[in-house]
Amino acid sequence: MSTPDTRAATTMARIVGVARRLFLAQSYAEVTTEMIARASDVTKGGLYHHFASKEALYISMMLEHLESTRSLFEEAVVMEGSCRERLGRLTRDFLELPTEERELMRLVRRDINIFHGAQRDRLVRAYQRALPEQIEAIVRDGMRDGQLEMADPRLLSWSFVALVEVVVGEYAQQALGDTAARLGHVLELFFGGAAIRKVGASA
Amino acid sequence: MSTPDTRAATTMARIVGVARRLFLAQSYAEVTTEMIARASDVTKGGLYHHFASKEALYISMMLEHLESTRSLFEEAVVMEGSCRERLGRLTRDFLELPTEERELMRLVRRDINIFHGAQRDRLVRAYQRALPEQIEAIVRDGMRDGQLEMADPRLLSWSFVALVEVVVGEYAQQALGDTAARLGHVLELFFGGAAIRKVGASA
DNA sequence: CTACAGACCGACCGACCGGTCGGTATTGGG
DNA sequence: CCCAATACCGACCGGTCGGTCGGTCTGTAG
Repeated sequence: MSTPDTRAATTMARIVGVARRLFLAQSYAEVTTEMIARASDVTKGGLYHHFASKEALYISMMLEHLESTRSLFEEAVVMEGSCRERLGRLTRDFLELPTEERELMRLVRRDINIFHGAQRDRLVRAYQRALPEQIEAIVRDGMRDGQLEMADPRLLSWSFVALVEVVVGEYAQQALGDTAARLGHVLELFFGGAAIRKVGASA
Repeated sequence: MSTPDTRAATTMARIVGVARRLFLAQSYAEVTTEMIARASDVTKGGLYHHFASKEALYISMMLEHLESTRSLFEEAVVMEGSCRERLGRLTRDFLELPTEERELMRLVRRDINIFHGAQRDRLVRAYQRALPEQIEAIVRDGMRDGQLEMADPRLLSWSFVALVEVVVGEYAQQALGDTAARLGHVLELFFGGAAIRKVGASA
């Protein structure tokens, strides 16, 4: 975040970056501290000089990412515009993220159950702050302003996130094309549903 | 499947049942063969007399479940009725499944990436046959019969599955209520979207 | 130059886990 | 009743992995 110049900070950042790449490629259990250390040009001893445990390293890496993501999505929450425009902005930002950053949001949901206690709670809260709570804020505004049907806002937020997740990944990219097309698909489906309209507008 | 009476079959069924419960409660790596054996009133040696490996036991357990689920959902695929009625039937069947059975569908998606090669492929294919392919068949009919907007049927199927997943779990149960309410929520959202209609019908 | 602190090393530990194997108990057919 | 086949046992093995610890290196303040 800051003080990026001391030797320790440089090494830690290098380790965190390597860990991120490895955790994305393999499961938490499959990635060994030895692998992380070797790929970071340190030894296990050196790694454990900077991080208290494998778990602490993972959490540290993920919290950093979640905070930067939260900060990015916040722009869509504070901006002016309709519910659809703001959700579109947030989703576009998400879809245009580098693959690695985007996949980390999957990762946190995949791995969140392997931690327990306080550390797990920190992860859960950071994730909720980064994504679901911000979407929920926009959804609540949409209901208040008569743009969305009244419903449970949290469930609706989760539904939206679920639809976005579908459109990430190879198959959707091949079937739909670029970001704009995938964004359009999500918004059309979420706001308008999949059923045929009486007189459908083109596109 | 059959021949449920020999001693070996009884023991194997007991082990599979215990394994299912444990794998649902903890991750694949956390559940040890020792735990499964102990809870099944056999020793590790006994367990390995019946199953070639931990992986084989897991796969065997999951394939059995996926086949019975596929068979259940098939009823909605072959039945008469509109796309909405048939998806509703399938979803209702799913929501009314015992919790353990329902959660297994989550489990297979959670764990599918920890296997490799041929065994992984068997799991993937069994899962696809059980759920996405059957939903896709109904969705394709809906498009053919002018009940659904033309779109990529596979993506639409995945979207539907994603929406159903949201409505499973404690929070949705508390927010929406019984099965019928959750079913209605999913169908409304999938077919009609979340946006306000010009003149909305009640409920 | 020296001394000290923090960075880093790498051999090692202890626990665990999947899987094995030689042996014993049980069962059912002849 | 006998015997072979099979169910089952449980101690053990090879290997892995997270984590430790005494020691070495290196940069910097005095």
